[in-house]
Amino acid sequence: MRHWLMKSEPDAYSLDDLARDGVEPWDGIRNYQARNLMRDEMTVGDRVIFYHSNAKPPAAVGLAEVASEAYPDPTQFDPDGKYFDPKSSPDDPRWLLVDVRYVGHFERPVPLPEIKEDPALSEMVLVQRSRLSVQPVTETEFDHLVELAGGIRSAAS
DNA sequence: GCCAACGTTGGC
DNA sequence: GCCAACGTTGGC
Repeated sequence: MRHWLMKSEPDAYSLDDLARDGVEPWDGIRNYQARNLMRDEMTVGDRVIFYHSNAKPPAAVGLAEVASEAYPDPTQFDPDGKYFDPKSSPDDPRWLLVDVRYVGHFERPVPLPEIKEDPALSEMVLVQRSRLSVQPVTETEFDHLVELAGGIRSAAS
């Protein structure tokens, strides 16, 4: 069982949206490192910290979990969609995704500045290398962050 | 809106 | 295979 952090811009898809939808295919990932993590490292049931990027402030806002094995991202085959990849084909798909299921909102979102100043979280990929949108989190970091957040409440706001 | 970091593309 | 140009991410 591993732990992850996945980013989303709340204007595009927020934790509230996931709470409403329940389960959502995490489409549109076009970074090989992120893809490889989803394809090779994720297991159904892995816990995921849901992070709002490009928010004011950016913050870890809740929890989700991996809800499927990796499978081809259908948006890469849609010529009219913004995630279309002309170099990919259904025979040899380039981009994979996993489904993500809502778990809960944090009692208190943890803003990025607070994450950055916490010595226990200084090694997080989020702090060290902020651009990766799907990233591994150690169990220690995960537990610490959930504790900072005061745990989760199950209902969406 | 700016721009640093950094990943990808493509000419050679 | 190198590397310059370019595009994207995402904090500020």
